[in-house]
Amino acid sequence: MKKMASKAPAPVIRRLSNYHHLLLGLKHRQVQSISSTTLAEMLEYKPVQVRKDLQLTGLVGKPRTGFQVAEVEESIRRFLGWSLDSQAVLFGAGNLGSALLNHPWREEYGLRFIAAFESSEARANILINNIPVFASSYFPTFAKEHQVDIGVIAVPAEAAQDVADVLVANGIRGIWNFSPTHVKTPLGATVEDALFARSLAILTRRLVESRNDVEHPEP
Amino acid sequence: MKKMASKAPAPVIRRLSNYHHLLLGLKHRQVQSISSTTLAEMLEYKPVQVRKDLQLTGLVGKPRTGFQVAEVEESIRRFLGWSLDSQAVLFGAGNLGSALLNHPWREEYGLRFIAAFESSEARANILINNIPVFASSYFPTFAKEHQVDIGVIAVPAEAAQDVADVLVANGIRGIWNFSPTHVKTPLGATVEDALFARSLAILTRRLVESRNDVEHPEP
DNA sequence: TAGATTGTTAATCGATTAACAATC
DNA sequence: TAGATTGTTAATCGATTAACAATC
Repeated sequence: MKKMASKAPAPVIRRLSNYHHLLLGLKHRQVQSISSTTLAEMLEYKPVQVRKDLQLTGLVGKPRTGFQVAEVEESIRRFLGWSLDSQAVLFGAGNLGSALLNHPWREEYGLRFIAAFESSEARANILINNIPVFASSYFPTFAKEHQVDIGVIAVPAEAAQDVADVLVANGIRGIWNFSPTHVKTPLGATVEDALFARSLAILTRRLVESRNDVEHPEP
Repeated sequence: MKKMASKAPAPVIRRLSNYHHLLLGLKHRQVQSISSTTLAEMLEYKPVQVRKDLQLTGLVGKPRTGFQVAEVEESIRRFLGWSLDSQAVLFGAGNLGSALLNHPWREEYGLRFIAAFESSEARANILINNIPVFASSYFPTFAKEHQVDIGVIAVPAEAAQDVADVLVANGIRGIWNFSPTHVKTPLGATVEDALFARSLAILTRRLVESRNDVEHPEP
């Protein structure tokens, strides 16, 4: 059996995106170098962890001085696939969809929406933030004529799986799903669920826990 | 030293929110019971994991028949703090903020936006989805007169920390942060970062990895 | 040089999974 | 009863952290 190149652990990837945002700010403020200790402090991580994380992207620091800000920023950006521009299409131009189209993804993540697709005739054939919104039925044709790296799902739960199927059927290999439902895809496609509920669940559960700590403190 | 009630692991909480959404659908379709095997299949988890997860909320199943859908749904909802209605305020009524105000959080998560706050005069003193948008300066007064459980941050990165400070200063203990910056708070407040970048990072990294697998397969 | 910071190795901690007895 | 499914215990796996030698 063929051994696959090992996948980077998800927790590390998530932290890398945090370092990246921070480093981008430092870079703009012309900061030259930074130590793992300082980075850790800003994000409330442990210094060792920062070093281990950065190591994964192939970076080496210098004892005494730390890491070169510009170097680290670029290395993480490349590692996360944010240095090559990728093209995305959106399905579902409702409230959330419009907000996504209006967001400046390109600057920081190299992501560019080239089109949106809507099942409701009323919302099709307009421009949002200069991005054309087409009728969904036009997608197969569009997909043949353009390089589409990522399909973003922002339709209601009921329609999410259908959209995912259409994306896969048209050769799209990356799916960013904002609908509250888990979508299934055949092997080969990559799906990432950006579920608000997940993050809300952590917040509300922590609040329950902290309430319990106050009311029934353990001896 | 006082021993704190142990926190539920974040991965479990995240999965619980997935079960919950699924179970809500089953409940509406009048499904009576479900086995860990079936649940696992629908979400692409392992059956043992499902049982372990559900156990944490205090649930017991029946051999042969599995779990009662309504029971599980309710138990998870209580565990996640979604059964008690909680009141939220939003800071930043831009694109994302408006989308958040228009979302039906209440049905599924028991979360209700009671007001929004805006620093830009132009966007203040209007209603969005029937929720009043006030000038930010009014918040301290508002907070004294209303029960505010959660503060949601949807302002630009530069303003995020200031908003977090204002929330904490006015006694808000739960913060849901949609700005791309990590915000710091004193102990006692709970912050959850709903960073789009995190989820995008996982997607784009996986795409890089799958590309590498194809191009440089290991023997 | 002395001292701060790095990278590495080993130990610890926590989460997932395998194996299986208990139950309806 | 036989068989499907549960809960539990132990083993495995993976991620974090501690300790420390190497380096500028």
